[in-house]
Amino acid sequence: MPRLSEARKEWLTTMMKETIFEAATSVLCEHNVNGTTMNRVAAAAKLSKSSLYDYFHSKEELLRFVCNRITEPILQAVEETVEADTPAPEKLEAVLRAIFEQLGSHQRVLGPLFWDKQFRDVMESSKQMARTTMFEQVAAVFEQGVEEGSFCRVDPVQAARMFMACVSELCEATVASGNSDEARRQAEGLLRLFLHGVLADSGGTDGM
Amino acid sequence: MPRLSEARKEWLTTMMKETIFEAATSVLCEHNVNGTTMNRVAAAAKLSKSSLYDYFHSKEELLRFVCNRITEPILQAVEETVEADTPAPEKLEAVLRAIFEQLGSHQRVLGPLFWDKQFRDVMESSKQMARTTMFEQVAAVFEQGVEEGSFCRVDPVQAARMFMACVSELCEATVASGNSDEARRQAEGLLRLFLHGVLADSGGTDGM
Amino acid sequence: MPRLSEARKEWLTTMMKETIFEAATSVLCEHNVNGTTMNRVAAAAKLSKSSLYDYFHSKEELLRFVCNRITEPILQAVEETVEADTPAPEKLEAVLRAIFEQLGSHQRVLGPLFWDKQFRDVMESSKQMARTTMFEQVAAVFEQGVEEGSFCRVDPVQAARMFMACVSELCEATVASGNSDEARRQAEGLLRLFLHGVLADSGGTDGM
Amino acid sequence: MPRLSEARKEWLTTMMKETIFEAATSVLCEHNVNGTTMNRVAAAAKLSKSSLYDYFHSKEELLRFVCNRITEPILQAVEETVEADTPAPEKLEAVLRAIFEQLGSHQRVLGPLFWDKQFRDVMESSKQMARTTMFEQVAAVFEQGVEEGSFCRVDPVQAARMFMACVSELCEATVASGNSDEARRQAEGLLRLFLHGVLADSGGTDGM
DNA sequence: GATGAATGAGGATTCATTCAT
DNA sequence: GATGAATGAATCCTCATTCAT
Repeated sequence: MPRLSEARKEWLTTMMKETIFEAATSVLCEHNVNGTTMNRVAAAAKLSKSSLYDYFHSKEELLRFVCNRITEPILQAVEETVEADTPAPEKLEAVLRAIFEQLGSHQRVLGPLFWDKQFRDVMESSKQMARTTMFEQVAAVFEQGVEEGSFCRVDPVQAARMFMACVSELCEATVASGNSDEARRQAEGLLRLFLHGVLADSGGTDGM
Repeated sequence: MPRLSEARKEWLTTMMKETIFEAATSVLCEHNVNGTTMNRVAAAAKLSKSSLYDYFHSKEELLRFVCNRITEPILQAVEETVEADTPAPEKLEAVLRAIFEQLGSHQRVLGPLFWDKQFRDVMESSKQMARTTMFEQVAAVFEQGVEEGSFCRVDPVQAARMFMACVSELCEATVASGNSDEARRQAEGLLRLFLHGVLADSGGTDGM
Repeated sequence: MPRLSEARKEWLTTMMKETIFEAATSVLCEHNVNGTTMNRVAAAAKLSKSSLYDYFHSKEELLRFVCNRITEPILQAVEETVEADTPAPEKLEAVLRAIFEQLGSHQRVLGPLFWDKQFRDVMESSKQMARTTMFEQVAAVFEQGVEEGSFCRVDPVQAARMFMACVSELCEATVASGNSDEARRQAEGLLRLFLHGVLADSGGTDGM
Repeated sequence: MPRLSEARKEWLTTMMKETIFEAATSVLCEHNVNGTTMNRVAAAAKLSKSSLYDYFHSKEELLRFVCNRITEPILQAVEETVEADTPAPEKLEAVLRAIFEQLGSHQRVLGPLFWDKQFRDVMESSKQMARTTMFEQVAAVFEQGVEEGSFCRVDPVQAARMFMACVSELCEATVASGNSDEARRQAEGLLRLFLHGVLADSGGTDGM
């Protein structure tokens, strides 16, 4: 039964990578990108440094993996949402929901992941740069909104940039509180702010 | 003449610190927070590493100084603005203007300065955390807006957080373009977005 | 049938060692002695590293085996040649021919094998030092030459040492060119040089 | 007196480099090129690893320095010898003498220095490759000999290669014995061998 | 008062070797 | 009997920091 055995091997490798992923994210949260040393990750994964290198051939590879692992489901959910045939305001809400649903326990990592220049370079160099893709998706939503007339004539790129900045900030913040109800409430607040602004007479229902 | 001599010494020290500050910010821009080594700073300041330590007893102290040096004028300008007796929406605009005016050539540093966890820790640990103070100021503006009825009932803290996130993002972005007209335009866009939202019928004048 | 089974096992082991030998020499050629890692050898032999250790208990043992495997046939051929009942000059030529004939595709390994101190230590420590043996054989030829009067009174040990140094150098050189005709030509040159020297009036036929 | 001070600094640095050079060569002798770790060199120089890096920015730089330090005087002496207006046979002797005189206590290093593939790469990459230059010089001597008719028509390149191989071997050998009289005797033997060959009737005076 | 020299701790990475399955 | 997984020790190199001059 070599078949089974092989499958098992692969499964074990996958499991280990998962374990390492968890370890890495936890280290990432505590020590930021540059503080995330292979030593610390190995220790957190209860592995020797050398064993860590059996699963990831370099620090860069590990970081890339972590980035993709977190980013992929979010990106996919966002893409699906954006492709849907709905008006822009609804899309924006859906995108926000998709992001927070997929984020799960990884909010804490998203901050550095998106904003640490060094980490961004890693990503860019591997051309997988989730940040860019996500920006584009969100920018597309704003563009659609402007085109269909549901949004006023904002610069889609700038709007997307700020939207993502807020999302990132919100992630860190809600994670700090650890309260997911709070998180939902804040996401709603963000949406309302982006749709209606803060002015009293701007049509926004109060309550953010 | 010990008096004079002492004064002179203090003056020289201040000048040197200024020189080091310039060096540090330029290194900070080029190499990000973690790439900012004492070696590089010393070289940029045309000083020996040891002399650098005569002015700042540790890297942390140096970073703190840099942070304060950049932050203080901004904070002060913001505080003055906030203390003024004007309605919240105007205050928000004034705050934004104050920030960008004071930033000058330091935008590039502000990003990491505010968002790099490591750097933030440095700040927090010294309890001078400009970020916090600034947040508080901005949050106060939102609170006033809610109280005086010019803003709808947003959570001032959350709103402040997002406002600052956008400001930070905007800094990085405008610095990247290096175009200060563009910067002004984008600041206006940000303000409009925060006041009116993106919805077409929310009263916002188009054009962000 | 334990007998047969055992014989079979031995046979298989021998075959495997042969495979590993091929792998090792090819790695040795490409990466030099210190670049020859167990990992690379295992990969080249299409074996797991652990299995490699089933056949050779250590890297040293493996290197020793490789050394012997290459050296033995050469040594044997040289010994036969030396034992023959011919005058020394003819013997020297025969020795040279024997070496290059037996070398086959292993020239590239012979260089490091003989000259890399690390490798030599391995050999010496196992007291199998082919180098020594070969030297002795060649030295014996020079000794015979001196005794029978066909050679002038050279120091046989020194002459042998230089002869072998030249042989080794020649191996590397001819392998570099990859041209076996050239190799033969150069071997002849070497022989002529050792027999007649380079002086015009020393009786050497021109043309090396 | 900053002048003096600066000169003194430079002098000290030079002295330290010299010390490190001694340490490095001694390690090189004992452990071969790949066994020459920065750790060992630092220990041998009674320096911390980090201090070692203050003088040489990388292992490669250190090795290059060592190589040049040993090679330069030899090369220069050889070059001078070769440029002289003397017949080739005398030149060959002079070259040999120059090499051994300049070698001093560095014979032991010359072997790996010339023959270790890895080390050779270091040299080649820095285009200072003493080996090549020396070869060329020696080859030039053989060429001259052939042209002026004092040598028979040997291939100058091959002859030079073998000459150098013998020189290298001789270095290691004489160093092992530690006897410099012996060294001279052996150098003479080498010269005689190259000039007259080993054949009894080739005009060589006996006695190598 | 300024500085060159020195260093310990730690970073990424590799390698020979062992052991449970 | 073969192998994947694991590891300790070692390698090159960097950095914040100290100290004698």
